[in-house]
Amino acid sequence: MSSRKFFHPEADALTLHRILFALSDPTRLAVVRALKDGAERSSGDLLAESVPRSTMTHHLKILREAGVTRTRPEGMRCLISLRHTDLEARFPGLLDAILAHGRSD
Amino acid sequence: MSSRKFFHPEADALTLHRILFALSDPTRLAVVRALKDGAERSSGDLLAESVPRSTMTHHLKILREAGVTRTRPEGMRCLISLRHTDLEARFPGLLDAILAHGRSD
DNA sequence: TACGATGTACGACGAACACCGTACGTTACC
DNA sequence: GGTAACGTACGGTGTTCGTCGTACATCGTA
Repeated sequence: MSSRKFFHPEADALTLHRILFALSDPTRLAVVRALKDGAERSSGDLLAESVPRSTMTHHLKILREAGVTRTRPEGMRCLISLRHTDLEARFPGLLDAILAHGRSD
Repeated sequence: MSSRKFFHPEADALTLHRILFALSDPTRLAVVRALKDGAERSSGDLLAESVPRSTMTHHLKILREAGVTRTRPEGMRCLISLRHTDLEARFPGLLDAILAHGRSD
């Protein structure tokens, strides 16, 4: 799996409506919140909720292909992080505004 | 039509993922941009793009039920405006961050 | 009342999505 | 090499969405 190449859109190619769609799901929003601090987390770490692995993979793919997250193979697992810099450059303040609050999925 | 009662969610009931979903479509994003200045516009005014009436009604319903816009009957037409105050109170900076840029749908 | 204008409601269609189980490919460790 | 852990890829099902045409309801005006 780790040798697999993940598709990541270029920073210039990010579109607003795709990003907003990626963030329009409670599960994916929870993932982004868990990555808010800038740390990298594995898919397993993000599985806190009662979500099957394959479902989580699906959500992570949508986040990745929208340009919200970056997936990096590291040994046996995949480390996922927010593309905070790219997002900030393209849509300043957007991510912070979305993650500023606590609840209200 | 004007005597019809439109459902508008309470300001407290707005959920982030529903708002983001409402904004995750290029047509709806264009509508919100057209309302950015705070003015009220009719559904017909928003029909600038080559979109059938019924399709526009559908999009306006999604925006309204997500709490992004408010629809007010006014004589023969419906006036639509952004719920800027409610949105700002619940998710500060969100709308501005989304509308800050120009392009990139 | 009859008419045109505005916008909604309803139904239909294809496409995309959410969800999950299962099978497969990698990696680490024995 | 064999095995277990981790995560993806694939296939299937049911649901929702985006789109549009058509029919209907409301308002203003003649």
